[in-house]
Amino acid sequence: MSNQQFPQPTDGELEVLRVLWDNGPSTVKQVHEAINKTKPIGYTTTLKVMQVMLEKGLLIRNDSKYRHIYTPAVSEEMTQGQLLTDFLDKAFSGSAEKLVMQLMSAKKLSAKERAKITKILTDIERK
Amino acid sequence: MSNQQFPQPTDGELEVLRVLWDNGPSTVKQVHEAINKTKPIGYTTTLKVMQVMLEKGLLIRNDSKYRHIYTPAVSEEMTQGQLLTDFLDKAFSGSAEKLVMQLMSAKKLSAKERAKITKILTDIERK
DNA sequence: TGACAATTACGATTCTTCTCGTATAGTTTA
DNA sequence: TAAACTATACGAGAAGAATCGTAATTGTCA
Repeated sequence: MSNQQFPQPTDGELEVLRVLWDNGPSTVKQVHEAINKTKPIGYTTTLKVMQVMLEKGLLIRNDSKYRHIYTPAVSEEMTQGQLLTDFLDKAFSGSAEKLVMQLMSAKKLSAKERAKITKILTDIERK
Repeated sequence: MSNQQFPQPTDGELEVLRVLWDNGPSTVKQVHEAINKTKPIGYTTTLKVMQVMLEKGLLIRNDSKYRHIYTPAVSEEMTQGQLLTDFLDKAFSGSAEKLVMQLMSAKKLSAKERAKITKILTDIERK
């Protein structure tokens, strides 16, 4: 529940984390196959990214010598929170209001999603 | 109100755009001074970034040979929308709900900001 | 156990961004 | 107008990310 003395993941690293968060601890092969469904990428590319992530401390792996099982060392929520704070600052000068406005506008959100989010917020207010 | 055949700005480029959006068309010197208030950076660094942005089509400048005046070629809203869509996808697998939850949680938002945003949303719903 | 397959380690390349130094060109003024 | 100043152009290095090829290691099974 608490961590984050970790470097922020790059886009490529985030894709790996996504797979591990969604599917649970996995081998390189499994991660690679998952990512490969979306975009063509070499096996050793995925492997390399994961090895670098291991060095950075973003991933943990078991101590076998073959078919390592990798696990995220960072939680999805913490990571997203970190990324969001950073993004909010960079892209919206820290104005959450503007961000939400932008999010609700255009076709980015369906009426259904919009309603759902509004409900979440009013619920929070009523807490 | 419409554009965006443009590449997404990098972090450094976004800082330049921020200044131009906030202060209006400016010279390199003016942009540099604005950015320099926040972080130390060489003059020619700012110049170079702006020259690259010109090539990319992110900026426009007048045709004088000296003291060029630069203007953003992209609107703040369009750019933010683009960045947000991209970020939402990368960091939250496209789930706006999760993003909003994350935004409201923790200390990222004050009660005041939260209330303000909630109001915006309920207003939209009532439209 | 020896060949073949699967997996990992490693190094190299390319790309992009950020950074700046230096040279050139335009402007101002003494 | 020549010196001093201001601004631009250009090239290049450093750092990090993404990509992959190849060699080495480990496992499998006939």
